[in-house]
Amino acid sequence: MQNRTDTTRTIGEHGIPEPTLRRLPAYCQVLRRLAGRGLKQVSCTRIGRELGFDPTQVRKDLALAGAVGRPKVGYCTEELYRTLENFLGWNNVEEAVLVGVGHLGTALLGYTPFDRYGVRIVAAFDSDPEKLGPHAHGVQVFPQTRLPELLRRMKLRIGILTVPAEAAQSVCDLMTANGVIAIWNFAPIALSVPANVIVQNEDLFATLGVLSSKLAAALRTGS
Amino acid sequence: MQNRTDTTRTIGEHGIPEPTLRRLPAYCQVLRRLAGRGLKQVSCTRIGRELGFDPTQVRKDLALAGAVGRPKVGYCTEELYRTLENFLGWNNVEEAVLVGVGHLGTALLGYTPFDRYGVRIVAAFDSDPEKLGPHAHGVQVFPQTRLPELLRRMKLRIGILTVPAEAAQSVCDLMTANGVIAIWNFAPIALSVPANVIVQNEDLFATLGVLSSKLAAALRTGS
DNA sequence: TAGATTGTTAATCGATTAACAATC
DNA sequence: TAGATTGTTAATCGATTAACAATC
Repeated sequence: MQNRTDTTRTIGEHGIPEPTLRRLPAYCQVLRRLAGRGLKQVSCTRIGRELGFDPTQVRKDLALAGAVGRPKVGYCTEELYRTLENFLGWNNVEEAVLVGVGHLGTALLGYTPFDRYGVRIVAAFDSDPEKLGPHAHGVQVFPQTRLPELLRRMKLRIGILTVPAEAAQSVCDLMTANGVIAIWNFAPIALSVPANVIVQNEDLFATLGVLSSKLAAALRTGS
Repeated sequence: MQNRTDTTRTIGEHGIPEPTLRRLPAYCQVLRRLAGRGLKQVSCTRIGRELGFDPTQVRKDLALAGAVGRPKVGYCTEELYRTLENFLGWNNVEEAVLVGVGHLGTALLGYTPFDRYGVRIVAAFDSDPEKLGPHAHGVQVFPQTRLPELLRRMKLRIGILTVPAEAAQSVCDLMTANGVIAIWNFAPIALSVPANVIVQNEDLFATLGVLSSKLAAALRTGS
């Protein structure tokens, strides 16, 4: 576990360390790029160089995801890509709802290439009547009261939470009570969920925090 | 170091572990929320409960950021918030450029509350003539050829890189050659930069990777 | 064959967690 | 005073890195 709560020890526990899981998407992107350039075979050294990772780490990560290579030759680029994509579940797109059409929610709704990453947002919800109606890319924003009904009817299993921290737990409860089993949570708060529900917290400003604290430190000492 | 390259060992090395730096923004958000509710004093236990962190970890993180509390009493909420904000450099807003107005760049441009996090995007650049002109929130999109000139004139020190991986290194070089000393890189590629430049790589889909791989695993075994 | 690479086990490193004295 | 909390040192845990045999 990287940080935040993980009430989710039971399910999804294939024993693979979370840092590894977090690196897999980067490998996918590199592989897609290299495959596009016509590279048939690829080594861990090469992948590592592209991303600045240690080659041994790359090899271990790939092994954990079930990839098999051949000594001296490396991995078949295409096959490796498909193995990872399949492992991530990105080969078939899951439909998702987004709740909370504020700044962040709007940004996410505007970001179309999600379906490359296994997710398609098919409906959005907000408690503010001003926000209702058709939104970017044809996604409709519904009143939040209709959330349970639509979740059930469309059998949606992924929920994206972009509401303020105060509202997060209650919306989360509504989601899990109506069939959602995976929540991508952007609220800076620990959600409590039933044991079989997967919660991933997104620390949107974590990286920005590192960048700006380093910059602040550099400015203090340096110039 | 969490992952990716870090050619930046020299500067910004105040010895504070990166995981700690990544958690500071979450503390800020919680503190703002609690202060808003009128809470004058706050303990590590309380902060930890909100975020699902271990109290000892919270205490250690706060100490590293220079916060001082009082036994039995805890920390003064307001003071603690200001200490962290100051440590992160979020009390004075740095102006920044964004290069690459694609899906992601657009989403970031549309996200106004950045100035709360120490950054204000004041200009954007793209190599595609179609993208030029006024953009969301009054930010102008300039042709990429004007990047060096504007960087120098406005003395900008933060660059946000949202171009495709292939273009990332050359744009990065252009930035560092014209005064940028901190780069927030969204391209899945290792940038090489002069020793005094800070690079932070954002793995936008890392969390989504964890979520979907866990979901895929759950669906395989479960239902 | 020689060199490069995989796969895997062992060693190192660092972060998290536990323990506990000091304090209000 | 008793209980809660900070601050800090020690123990644990886990991830990264190094080493090396096996392989093509």
